[in-house]
Amino acid sequence: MSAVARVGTQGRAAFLSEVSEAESPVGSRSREITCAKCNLRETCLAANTPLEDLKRIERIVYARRRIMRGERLFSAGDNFTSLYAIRTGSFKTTIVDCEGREQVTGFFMTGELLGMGGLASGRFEGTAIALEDSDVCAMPYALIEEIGREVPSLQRGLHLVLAREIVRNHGVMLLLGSMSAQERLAAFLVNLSKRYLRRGYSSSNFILRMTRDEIGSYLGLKVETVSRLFSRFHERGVLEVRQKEVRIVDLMALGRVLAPSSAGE
Amino acid sequence: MSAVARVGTQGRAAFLSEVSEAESPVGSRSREITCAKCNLRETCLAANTPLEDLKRIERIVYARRRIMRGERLFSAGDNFTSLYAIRTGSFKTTIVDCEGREQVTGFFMTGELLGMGGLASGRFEGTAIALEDSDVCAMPYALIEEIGREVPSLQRGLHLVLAREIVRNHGVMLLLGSMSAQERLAAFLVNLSKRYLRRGYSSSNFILRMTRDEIGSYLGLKVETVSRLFSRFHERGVLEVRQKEVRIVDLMALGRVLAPSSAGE
DNA sequence: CGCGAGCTTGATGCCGATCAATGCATGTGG
DNA sequence: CCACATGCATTGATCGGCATCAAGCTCGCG
Repeated sequence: MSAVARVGTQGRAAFLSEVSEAESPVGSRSREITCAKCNLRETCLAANTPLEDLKRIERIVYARRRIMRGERLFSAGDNFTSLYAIRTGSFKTTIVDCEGREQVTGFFMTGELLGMGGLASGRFEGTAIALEDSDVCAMPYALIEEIGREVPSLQRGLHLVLAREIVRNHGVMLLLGSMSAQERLAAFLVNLSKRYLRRGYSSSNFILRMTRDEIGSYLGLKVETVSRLFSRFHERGVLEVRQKEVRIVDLMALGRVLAPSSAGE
Repeated sequence: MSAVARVGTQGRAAFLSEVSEAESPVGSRSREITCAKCNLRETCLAANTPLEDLKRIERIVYARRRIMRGERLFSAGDNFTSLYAIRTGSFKTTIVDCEGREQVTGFFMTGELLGMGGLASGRFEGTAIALEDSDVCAMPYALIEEIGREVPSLQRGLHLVLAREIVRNHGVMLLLGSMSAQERLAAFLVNLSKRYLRRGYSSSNFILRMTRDEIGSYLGLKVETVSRLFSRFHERGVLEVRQKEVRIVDLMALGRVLAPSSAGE
């Protein structure tokens, strides 16, 4: 609630518009939001599923869950039973290695899927934590598997989603392995920008749901470095930052940061 | 279906003829190496498939290909039609970003699968290059999908393989994002060691199929750093290195390097 | 109004990159 | 068989980017 409220004060129009109808009493009558009506269908498992098959798919999504900010959707080691689609809100996922090092492996927003790593071993490999009050559709894997046999597009949808996660990971590996700190941050912001755009929000004006620390963890940098980079981008007139609110003034310039040739300035 | 056609016309005669001889040590007549007899079944798509279903699965693997060292199995942008299972040999996969930076995203050995990223967009997202003369089974995705509908264990096998790749990627992200250079190299060697062990080879004594440069690219380090680290490990009596030949003298110590507490020495 | 979590900014140091040179294997042609 | 070239690996010297340490600062909240 609090998060939604906060968003509301700062950016109702922008953030809630497309969701507002489907969800107005967010989650109150979850039963009524069918896949057929869901505006996220394109990015979700149901992508490209003909209308006549949607009914069968809806059997999968029988459970909705509301996760409050800071709470966990699942934890590393939990039994894997379902994938989760984000209907509203956003999450981070983290993993810890044997030495206790923790790292953010991704930030996820509306329409994106969580929990795919759990498929590998039957237990979740990481932890998903809500960055704001969020709701998700739980989709039991057993049902996806079963219904997927009858509905090929669902099958493909799952493959697509898994493969996209792999491609995304490779992008992050590239980022972590061969980009400088400022290139990483620029890439991160450009990526966020694109994802907001695709969802119909402003691509230049958005709110960072995560802390600087979390951004740093994701990008393999320390908080101080992230903070300094924000300042530097600001000085250069590329960005305006006020707390969590970001305004990309010069998207082209931000993109250019990614080119190694810009090292000179 | 275009996939099937292409593989068929281009492939059958050419591929199989050269394979048959080359394979003599493993299984003299390539035709005869069925999934049922394949010693890689456990790690492959066919994992956990009951014997009576194996025949159907074998329809998938009708094309074998031999790739000579340095040659490409597929290139970024190529049309995706098949996944590839490595029967013998090893590969590296690389991606390049828009600025031309190239990075190794993985090293793959016997029994492991390649090309999964291509599922996301219908085109391969990266390039796979043989590190030694290798052969692979080509498995057309269209067939996997079709037969998967009848054979649940195949379906699961695919999901498993995709999910494992995701988990592996997360591990690499952790490595790149929060480990020191020497921790990365140690982790890399320990990982190789385990994989050789699982395949029945010596876990302490093996040959690096890749150059220092490629290791560096994978680990986000420069050649010089990799080389220096090898030397350092050698000085400490943890490793013996002669060119590409590695002998892990003290696996425990190598594991301990991974613990941040060892920073002191 | 004061506390604390999260953010910013500065000073300093270290790890790994970079630059540069040498060594060492493999291969090729005379 | 040697001379030479080429690709890969090692080692040293130096440099720079980011981490680290250390204060302040801002804002939301009790």
